[in-house]
Amino acid sequence: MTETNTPPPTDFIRDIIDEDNRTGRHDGRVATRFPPEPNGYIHIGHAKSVCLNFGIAVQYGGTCNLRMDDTDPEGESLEFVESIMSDIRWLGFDWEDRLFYASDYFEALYDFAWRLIEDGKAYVCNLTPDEMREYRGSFTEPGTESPGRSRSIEENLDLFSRMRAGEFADGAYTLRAKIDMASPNIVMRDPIMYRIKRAPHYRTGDEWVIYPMYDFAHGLSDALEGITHSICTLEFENNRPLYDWFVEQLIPGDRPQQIEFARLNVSYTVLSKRRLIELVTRGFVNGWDDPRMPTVAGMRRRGYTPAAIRNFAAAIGVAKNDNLVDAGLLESCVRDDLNETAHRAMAVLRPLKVVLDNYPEGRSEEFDCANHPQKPELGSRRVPFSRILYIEREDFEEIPPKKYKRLAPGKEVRLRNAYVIRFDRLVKDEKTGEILELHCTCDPETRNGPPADGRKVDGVIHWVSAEHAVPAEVRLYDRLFGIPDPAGEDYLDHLNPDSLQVLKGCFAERSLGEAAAGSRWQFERIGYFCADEKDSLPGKPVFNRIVPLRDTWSKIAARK
RNA sequence: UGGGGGAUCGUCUAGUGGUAGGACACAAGAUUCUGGAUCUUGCUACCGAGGUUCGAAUCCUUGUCCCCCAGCCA
Repeated sequence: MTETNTPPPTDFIRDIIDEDNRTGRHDGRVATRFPPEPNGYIHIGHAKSVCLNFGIAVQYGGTCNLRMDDTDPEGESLEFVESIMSDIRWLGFDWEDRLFYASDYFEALYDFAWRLIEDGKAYVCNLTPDEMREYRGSFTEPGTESPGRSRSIEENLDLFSRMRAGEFADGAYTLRAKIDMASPNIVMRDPIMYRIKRAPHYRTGDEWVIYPMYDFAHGLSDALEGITHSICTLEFENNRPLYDWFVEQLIPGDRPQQIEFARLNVSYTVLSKRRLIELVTRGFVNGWDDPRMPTVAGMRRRGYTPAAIRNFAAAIGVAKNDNLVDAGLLESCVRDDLNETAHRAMAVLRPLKVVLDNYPEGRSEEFDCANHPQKPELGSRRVPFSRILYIEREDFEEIPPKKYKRLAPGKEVRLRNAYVIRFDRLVKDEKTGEILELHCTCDPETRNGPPADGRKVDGVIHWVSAEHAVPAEVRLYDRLFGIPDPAGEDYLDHLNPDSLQVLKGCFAERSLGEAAAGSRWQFERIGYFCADEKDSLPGKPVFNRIVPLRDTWSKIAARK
């Protein structure tokens, strides 16, 4: 976990826990849980919840369970279970031996339901889905009681056991809690506890044809695990009375309490499971781990660090306000972490050939370059230099704008870690006018310092030696959507067509040739890059742009 | 429309009757062999209207706006 000295976070949930501990509400215990449904990959919003639940457990010396909330077999799978586990571990959290599944409680839940029927608090209902909707009433009108409500306990028990035995067709019956069809809270209008659904479950197979609903299963699962603080998102606030109702009917003594906080929204992306699934299945991105995805797997492949995501979670806080967090804050956390840890290197994304006319042909030399200018302890590597180099195309302008500090006619510039060079002439393609190469003169006296005559050279550009450079593919990622809040049903219309730009003809300095898959670098003056986990090969590196460096110049240039 | 929540700098978030603070963003300067990093400085907020009080973001009244709920999803 993070080793920062920042004070422990405080928020309204921790306030509640402090107060509970003060009054001894749960005997001073703190037990949380993270309860994903394994029907998709977890994303940055889940990561916020993971940090909250596991973070609280660590902070209070309590426990946090991982529980797969797998009560609806449709869409659930082992693939998702495994991805969720690996993502949480990667984030830096540990559930130790406390991995649970709601599906492990199916038998216990069935018994709970049985008891409720025996107590006359649940009944088998034969309404069709359409009828059920009609009987439910509306916001302003109370519901109507189901005919099944007056069934005898014996008949309910018989019907329920036959539901389990598979005697009825899917949807023919439901088990409902007998609460209040006139409740102003629609959740309390005799909610469904069980439905018949012949779908194979990825864990229980065809053992069950009835499956418990979330509202029935969740609070009781919490109680079974001895959870004290059941933290969930705001849309479950209406469900809290029902959560409490089930638990109060069936659980004596100390009961878990549900606390709701606002789910995370991040600008220029979507975080609803439905939309994420659509992006993947309809091929708008290349899978759940596409580096543009806000999934943990996507961010990991992009090159984001666990620490950056944890710091982000701490920075956004926990509250009940609707929010749309600036994607720039996440990027800032990523830069902040990478600035400390990433080794520097040079790579040219859009090469422009430079010939140093006064540098002897066939000669080469090596420079010792710091891996981190502020951290000598991170060491250095040897970077070869020779007569023919590549520089970034945008680091030369024939007609430079005001304040331009790079190479231009009549100008000198420092080659990073190497010599000062002066522009002499250029060669253009006669037909297209495209600049083919630059010819420059290198000042051999400037290898280890500024020009002796006091000339000021304030521009510094990066370069690679053509002879020694490693060809590389670089994938530039940008925000997935073109508008800050793509929340509407037309969100696909706002996909950013330039969210991925693949650059094939890039050149990286020699040391980058063997970049380990997943390794992160700062390409000086450009940004942070990560050797792609899947596609990067020794000698044939593929880099993902994690996040660009802050670019003050582009802002200045854009103003004019 | 019934019920449940929420409104504080551009964004996120502190504050719980006593100087409205932090982070991101933004702006200016210093420094720099990364137009990066670092440092310094600045910037902007209590949804409206009444009231209580010596004093209100905080308490009261009232209004406005936003979000969630009518899946056999979670």
